[in-house]
Amino acid sequence: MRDSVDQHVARWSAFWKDEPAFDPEVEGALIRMIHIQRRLRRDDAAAFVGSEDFTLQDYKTLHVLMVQPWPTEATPAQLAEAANVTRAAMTSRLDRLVEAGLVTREMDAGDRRRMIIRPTQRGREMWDRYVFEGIERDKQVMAALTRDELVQLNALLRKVLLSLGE
Amino acid sequence: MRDSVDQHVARWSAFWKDEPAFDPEVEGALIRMIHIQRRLRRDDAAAFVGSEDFTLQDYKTLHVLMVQPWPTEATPAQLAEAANVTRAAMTSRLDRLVEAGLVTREMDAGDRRRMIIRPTQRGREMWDRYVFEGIERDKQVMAALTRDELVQLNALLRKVLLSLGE
DNA sequence: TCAAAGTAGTTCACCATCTAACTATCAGCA
DNA sequence: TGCTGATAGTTAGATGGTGAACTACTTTGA
Repeated sequence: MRDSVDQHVARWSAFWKDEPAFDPEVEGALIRMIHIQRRLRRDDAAAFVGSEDFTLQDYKTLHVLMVQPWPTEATPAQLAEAANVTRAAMTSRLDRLVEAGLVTREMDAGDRRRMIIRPTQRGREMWDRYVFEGIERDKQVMAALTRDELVQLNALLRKVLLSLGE
Repeated sequence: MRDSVDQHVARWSAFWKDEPAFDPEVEGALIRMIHIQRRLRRDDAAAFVGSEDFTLQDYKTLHVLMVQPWPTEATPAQLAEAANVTRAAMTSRLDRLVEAGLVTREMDAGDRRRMIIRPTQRGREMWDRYVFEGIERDKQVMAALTRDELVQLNALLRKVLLSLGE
C-alpha cells in the first residue's frame, strides 16, 4: 500500500535518476516523520481553541516544568532548554503563568542570579486536566501499529538518535 | 543501548505506573521523532547563517515551488499548502522572492483572481546550489541505519500515515 | 441575466519568537 | 581583597507567523 509520500518521492527519484546522492528511503522516512508530527501539532492546537486564558503555549510550558526530574522545580534556563525556545521567550511565557497564578517565581537564596520556578496547586490541577487528553491523542496517532511494531520502531529511532550523539 | 528518551520515558512511566493510558512505546517513538527533526532543523539553519540575502525561508519557499508536480509552476495557495503556512504568510514570502528576481508572479489569464508563480533561471540555479547539501544533511542524519532498516522504518511510518488518512 | 455565494490573493493588527544588548551576581585568581 | 571573566535572567527591537477583514473576480442557480 502506497501513501502520498511514496508518490512525492517517486517523482523526485525520477527527476534525479542519475544523482546518486538522493535516497528515496531517507527522504521518505524524514518526510513521513514530518507529516506525523504535523498531524499531532494540529490535533494539539485543536484541543486548545477557544481556551482563551489557557493556551497551548501555556500548557507546554507548564508541562516541561511538571516533567522535570525532581521535585518539579526548575530554572527558566532549564525550562527554555526543555521547551526548545530561547531564555528570552521563556521569560515572557513565565510572565503569563505567574500572572495566571499557575507557577511561582522565587529567587534562589544560594545564587541570587537564579530564579526557581515551581507549579502552584492550581498549576498542577490545570496540567492534570489536560495531560491525559494529550496522551490519548498521542496514542490515537500511533494506533495503527501493533505492540511489536511499536517496539521495532523505537529500536530504529533509538539507533538513529544514539548515532547523533543526542 | 539506551538513549536519553528512554530515561525520560522511564521516569514518566514510574510516575504513572497505575495509569494505563500512558504508553512508553508511543511516547518514546513520538519524542524520538521530535528530536530527530529538531536536529535536522538545526543543521538546516546552520547552513544558512551568514547568507544574508538568501535565507532558509527563501530556500524553503523556492523548494516547494521546484518540487511541484508539473511544470514547476503553482499558485500562492498551493505553495502555502505545501509549505504549511497560511496564504497571508506566503504572500510576503513571495514578495521577497520576486524582489530578489528568483520567481515571477503573473496573473492567470483564464482566471484573473489567480496568480501563477514560476521560478526564474536565477531561481533554478539558486535552488540547485543548495538542494544537494540538504539531501546530504538528510543522509547524514539517517546514516546509522542500514538499507534494510531504512526500508523497515519506512514500512512502519507508512502504516501510521495511511491510518491517519493523510 | 443577474444577484448571491464562493474563491484567490492581499492587507492589517496582533502575537510569539529571535538576536543582541544590558543588569546583576558569582567564581577564580593574583 | 578586588579585578576579570563567566553566568542567569530580563529587556528592546526586528522578524515572520496568524486570523480576520477586504478587494476583485468567478460560479451558481432562480
